[in-house]
Amino acid sequence: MNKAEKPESWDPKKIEAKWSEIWSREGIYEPDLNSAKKPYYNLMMFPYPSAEGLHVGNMYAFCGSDIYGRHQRMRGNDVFEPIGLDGFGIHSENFALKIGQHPMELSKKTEANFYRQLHMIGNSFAWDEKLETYDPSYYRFTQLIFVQLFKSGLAYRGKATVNWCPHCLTVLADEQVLKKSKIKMQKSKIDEEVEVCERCGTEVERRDLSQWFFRITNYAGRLLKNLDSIDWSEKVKVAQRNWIGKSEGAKLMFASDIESDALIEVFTTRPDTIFGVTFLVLAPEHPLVTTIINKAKGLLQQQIRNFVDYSLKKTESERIGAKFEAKKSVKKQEKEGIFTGFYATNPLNGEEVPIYIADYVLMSYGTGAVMGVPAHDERDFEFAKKYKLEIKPAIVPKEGEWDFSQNAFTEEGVLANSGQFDGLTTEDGIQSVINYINENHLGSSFATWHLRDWIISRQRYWGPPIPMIFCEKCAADGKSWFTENKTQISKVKNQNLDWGHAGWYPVPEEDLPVELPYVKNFKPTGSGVSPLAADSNFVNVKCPGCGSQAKRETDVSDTFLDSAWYFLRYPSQIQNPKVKSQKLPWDAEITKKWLPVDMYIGGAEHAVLHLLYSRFLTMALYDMGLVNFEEPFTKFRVNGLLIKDGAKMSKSKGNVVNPDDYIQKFGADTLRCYLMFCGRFSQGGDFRDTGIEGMQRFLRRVWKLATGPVSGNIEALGHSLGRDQRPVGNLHEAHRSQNSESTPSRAPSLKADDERMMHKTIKKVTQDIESLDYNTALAALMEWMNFLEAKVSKVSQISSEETRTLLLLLAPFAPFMTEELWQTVSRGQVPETRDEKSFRSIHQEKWPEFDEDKIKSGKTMLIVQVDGKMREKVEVDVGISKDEAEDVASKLEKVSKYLESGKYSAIYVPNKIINFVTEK
RNA sequence: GCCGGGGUGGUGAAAUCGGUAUACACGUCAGACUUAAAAUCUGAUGACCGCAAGGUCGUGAGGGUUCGAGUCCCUCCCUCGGCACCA
Repeated sequence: MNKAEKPESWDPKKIEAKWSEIWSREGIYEPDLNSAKKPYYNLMMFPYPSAEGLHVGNMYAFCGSDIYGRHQRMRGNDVFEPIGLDGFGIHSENFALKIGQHPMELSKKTEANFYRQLHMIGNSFAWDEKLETYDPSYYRFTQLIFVQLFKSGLAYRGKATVNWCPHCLTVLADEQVLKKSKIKMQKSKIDEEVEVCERCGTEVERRDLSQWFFRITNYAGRLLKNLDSIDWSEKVKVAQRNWIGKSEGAKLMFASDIESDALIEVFTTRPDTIFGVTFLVLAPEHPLVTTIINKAKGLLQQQIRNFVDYSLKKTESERIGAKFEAKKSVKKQEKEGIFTGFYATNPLNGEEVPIYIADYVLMSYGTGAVMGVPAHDERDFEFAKKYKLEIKPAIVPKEGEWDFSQNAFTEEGVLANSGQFDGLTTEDGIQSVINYINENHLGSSFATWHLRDWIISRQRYWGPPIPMIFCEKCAADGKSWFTENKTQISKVKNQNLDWGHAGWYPVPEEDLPVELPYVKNFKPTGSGVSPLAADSNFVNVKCPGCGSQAKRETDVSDTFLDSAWYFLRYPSQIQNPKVKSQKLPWDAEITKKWLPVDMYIGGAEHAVLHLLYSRFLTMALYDMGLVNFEEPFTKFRVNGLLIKDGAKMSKSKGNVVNPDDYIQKFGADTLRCYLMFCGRFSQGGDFRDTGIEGMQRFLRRVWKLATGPVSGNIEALGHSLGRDQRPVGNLHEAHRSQNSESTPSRAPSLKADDERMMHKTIKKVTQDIESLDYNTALAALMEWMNFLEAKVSKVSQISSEETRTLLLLLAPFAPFMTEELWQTVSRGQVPETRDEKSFRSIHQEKWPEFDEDKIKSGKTMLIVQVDGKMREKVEVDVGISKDEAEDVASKLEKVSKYLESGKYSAIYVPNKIINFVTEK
């Protein structure tokens, strides 16, 4: 090549626009959903569009997911990487309120902006299947799923003390309430924790309200158990395990003298301590408390009543009033209680113990009653000290002494003072006591859970209306959908119908969707009902059961229901000609082919929200026979958090990176690569402006190397055939022949060093992409680049195989630039029209293979140590023996001086290290 | 309190099984090119001692195991996240 001939310079803007268009025209990212041979569903959590536009954090996660998907595509899979918007919900609505626009109009704008940005980042999205959760053709099915859950007994209406956000003016599910430390005191280390709304950060309140719930608790066991067999980031599995919160133990029945048949059920995880019980405690809300008050006499009756009133009020006021008392730890509330005058009988030894009512026992956990074992439980100990109750050891340490008057002994030990069980270890003791109570019908083994049912109602506007109708007349007659559909009842578990369903009917499926009407005043009311309640046209409806005047449910469903099933919808989107029937949101055949999702990537903040809800819903659909798998995401990986200059990005700090500016300035390829280079994908990274310039330098060098006069690639790739006669689209052929002996003569053959470097890089990049270690994959590519440039400066040429491999390995990271180089430099012109079936993108090419033998061949650096300290390095042939290595190494100048005494031995790690150990 | 990440140069970060600590990049310094600057290229860059050859120290702290420890064990500290009057 003539040195005077200048290669075209790299113009990211130009080529990125060009290739976006060609890729879309050629449909290279649209797999054949009906007949793909190797379907691979690669998904990233879809974004909720905010008006500020796509956050660089979204882009970070999306790029990470896309690189993985592009790699899978080049490995020969039919990769499906859909995209959509989670645009319904409080977040979008709150923003609409803030700027005074109607969410129906605002969503159109944010949608356009988001899709524009998502187009620019160069992901291999399958745009034809995009979806938006606020589209009636989508939420029609969100509602249908609600109806299905209702009919299966998994949706019910219940009254409960629920979380209420005074800012969003709606109830929230337990998962959507976060603990936040309000005041941090450096020295005392006491954090004041408050519960806040996941969306807006406002401290939540409690209200007693009737709401729609999903029975996620029915699935607690399976949600927990399946975690062992799914390939998910450990972090998320741990968070889910914690949240599900299984606690295993036993339920024990204590007879009492309150009433002849009043058995008090207690839950304990330590049945082995049963002989240490010295009292019983009931929660103030416990059902037996009413009986106790009724039966108590005189002054005691009044005292108990006062105490119960006081402690019920106290919990309320504590939650609301204690927030400014910085010094007070939440944990160390003084325990208060009162003796009831009644006694219970220990079922194992027949001892009578006093019954107390105390505020430290929670009705919402276990059975609302505990056995007091002060010798082995810190809380019971504290309570016993205060009320001067007996402390009776039932477990002793395996070794040493324990002063039971000072502290509770909560560790495992050996049973003592426990009759027939004396001498057993804690572990055996638990089992033996459980066996005993089982045999004698005194109780049973039992597990209790932290997980609560999912509150699905939201008293808001911007969501899918809950498709339910309430009929006063049917309610009065005791009629409901269930009484009218008796066959269904037999399929539903009894306890699932154990609620006041009289009067409730789902909207008939043919009437779905219940469209969200345009309501001018969409502001939340705060009165416990949605703004929809003000729209009488919407509310009034005929009862599907009796035909008389009835009312619609006016609450909308939780946003997390929209996102709990979207992955099921993508492959079966309406664009697909095979989906004729739209009775179900998904086509059975297509779903069988593409689901579950092969690889799912997203943020850890959804560990117990979206990721738990999706699992629950998939299991429920599986049980209904609507899908044939019970776990939605075979493999899931969390992406880390991207920060900026060491600090979390936030609007208040003004350090939010807008990807648009960077794409404008550097192009998407540079930004993509830089984001991935910031740190390990699973751990996040630190975005710095100076760093991105370094990445641009690297890509420019790649461009230069590939277009430069020194890489003998033009001929090697078949350009010598001449453009006219070269069969279009046979690059693959050229590639293959390149690997065989028919290497064109102009291309220099690779020396062992060159080959080792190339194969080493292929191996490293391949493995690192698989484990999502994109930063080190890029580092390996840079190292190889440095090597290739050094080679160019020496021999003025690199082989076309090297250029090509470099482009292929870089393709997932920098899709635009590598495509441009591949097509224009290596291959020639791009077909201009769709008719030409010949177009083949670099992203459809085969991923390079590495040859382990070529990595291992040749010479290696042997590290020579004396007494564990590195003293010298020496180049040796791979595979030399210990004796040879010892011989070579011991003669080295920097080594021999330490070995003059002749008294030493050597440890040899083949091909790596020889360590001489001298005698002292 | 319990459970999980993490703590490595001036900075972002690397380091299969226990085997060269700091790859790769940023920054800085020096040099080349230039009237000059930018860009680009070349070189140096953990700390300390030394003219040098070379040496000593060094992965949050302190112990231990080992020929050899960022990596394993023990006792702590800090930090981020999850759970928590959970019986």
